[in-house]
Amino acid sequence: MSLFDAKRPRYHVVADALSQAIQQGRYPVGTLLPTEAELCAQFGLSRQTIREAIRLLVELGLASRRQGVGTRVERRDVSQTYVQRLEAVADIWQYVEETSRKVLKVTDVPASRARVPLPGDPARRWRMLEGLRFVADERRPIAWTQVYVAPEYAAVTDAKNRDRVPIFSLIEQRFGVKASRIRQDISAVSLGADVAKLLRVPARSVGLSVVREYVSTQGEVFEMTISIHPADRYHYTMQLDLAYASESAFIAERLTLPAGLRGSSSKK
Amino acid sequence: MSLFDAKRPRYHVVADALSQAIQQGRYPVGTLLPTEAELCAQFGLSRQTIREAIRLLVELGLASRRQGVGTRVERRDVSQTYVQRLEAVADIWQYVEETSRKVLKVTDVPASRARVPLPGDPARRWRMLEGLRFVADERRPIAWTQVYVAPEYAAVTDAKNRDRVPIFSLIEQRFGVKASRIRQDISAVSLGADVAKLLRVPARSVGLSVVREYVSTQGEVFEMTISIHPADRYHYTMQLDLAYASESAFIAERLTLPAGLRGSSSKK
DNA sequence: TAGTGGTCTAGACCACTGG
DNA sequence: CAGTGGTCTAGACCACTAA
Repeated sequence: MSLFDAKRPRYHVVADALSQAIQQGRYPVGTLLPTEAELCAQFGLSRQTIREAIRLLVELGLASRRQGVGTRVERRDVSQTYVQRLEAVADIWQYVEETSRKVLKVTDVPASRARVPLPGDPARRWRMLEGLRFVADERRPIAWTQVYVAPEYAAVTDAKNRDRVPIFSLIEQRFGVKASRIRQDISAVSLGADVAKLLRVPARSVGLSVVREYVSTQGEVFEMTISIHPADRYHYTMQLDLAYASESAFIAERLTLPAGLRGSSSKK
Repeated sequence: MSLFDAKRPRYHVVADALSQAIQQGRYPVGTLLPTEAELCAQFGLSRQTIREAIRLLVELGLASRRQGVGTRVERRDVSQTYVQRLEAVADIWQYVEETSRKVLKVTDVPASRARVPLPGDPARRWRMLEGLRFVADERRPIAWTQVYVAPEYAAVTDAKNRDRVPIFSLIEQRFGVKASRIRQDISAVSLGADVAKLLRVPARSVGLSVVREYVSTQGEVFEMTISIHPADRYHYTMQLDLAYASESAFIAERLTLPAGLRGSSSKK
């Protein structure tokens, strides 16, 4: 006559009990769960079993552990999370590799004169590469792009294989600065005469603009890019998969921006 | 005089050794790693320690375990993955809750006459809701939308709170059918006269089109939506985070380094 | 059936945190 | 310093898979 029937692992039962207790407010967010020793006593189970249960809670993002302190309740509900996976190799690189780039211009421009909102001192001069992107066979470009590189890393734009490897990836190779976050802003635009001409479409026709911001682990924006595509030659597709439990470990950090909604309000 | 120095947990050392062996092709993808018992013998460690090491490999996506079979090598390299997280509650709901919807029309239309490419029999009649979306205060709508619901679930469109909760969420509540995948297609469009008028913008002005496809766990598309936004009132922003940013990162990083097993201590 | 990984126990010592 | 979680051992039995 025990809590545990034969079928389910005991640590599942324990994890269930704990998460329900959390859900019901018995262990409010920010407080500590009972210690492992206490839980062992309460449930009459060995420490490893209890630890396995807590591990599940941590994976679900409900709790976190700190040595010497305890197990902290992090949230009350398990939120369902959809994830888009972008494998650096498979997607970004593929894009670069399946297309060719023609660089039209390389200059240094002050942040204030850039086409995208570069952070920091407006007088700071960023290295700017302007170019076009083609897919094989097609004569008309699929994108007009500008890449802005922070001055410290401007040297990478001299690399020989600059056209075949993403710039942010060159920066990582050479300076060890890694993009830990990429922000993307997608909007529809009306093409100006200059860009339209390069893309070989009528002026004021419709285009899709994608602005990317590469943020280092230190929170510093070290590269920004803008791509403008003719509407009829480019769609942006993505797939969001319902996350499974083992990946929910990463839930801890919350998105700062609601990904669905953005009025024309500004970015920082 | 052992493989194990005092500093690192032994299961980290084991995981490191195994992942390097995989990287070097000693255990090709698709083959099985040595059994836990064999690894215990090889490293002279207890089974739990070995299991903890394998757990790391699994978390990194390098291996998978199957009871009764063994531990299979799944990939050779740790791929860096960027993920976008969309918390169903926090983001999609927020979008719905912060905006209000006005339904203009509810009809049943055959797939062939829909504005989006509905799968299956072209004669199948889907429930279609057409409407506008507003943000508080703003008089002009931020979106014109059409929602197509597969006939089996059309009943949910009668729900009272239909305007406050996403349709796909109602379907889950009522029929237990869950969206395991959401595909999105974003493109720039030129607004037709009809939509432009409803959005209160000039005809042929620029808009952003977002088509969403909700796929159930059975792979069936049960809902599709199209939203068209005035270009100046809507941007689509998203944030991609580098996965494995937490504990596993440290193992993942070591994988890229060449052979020498011990030596440098990496700490951030 | 033999062998795999999955679960579980009852110990032990260590590293870290806070008072 | 006492108490926490982190690591580790040497056993044990079970559920599953393939031959």
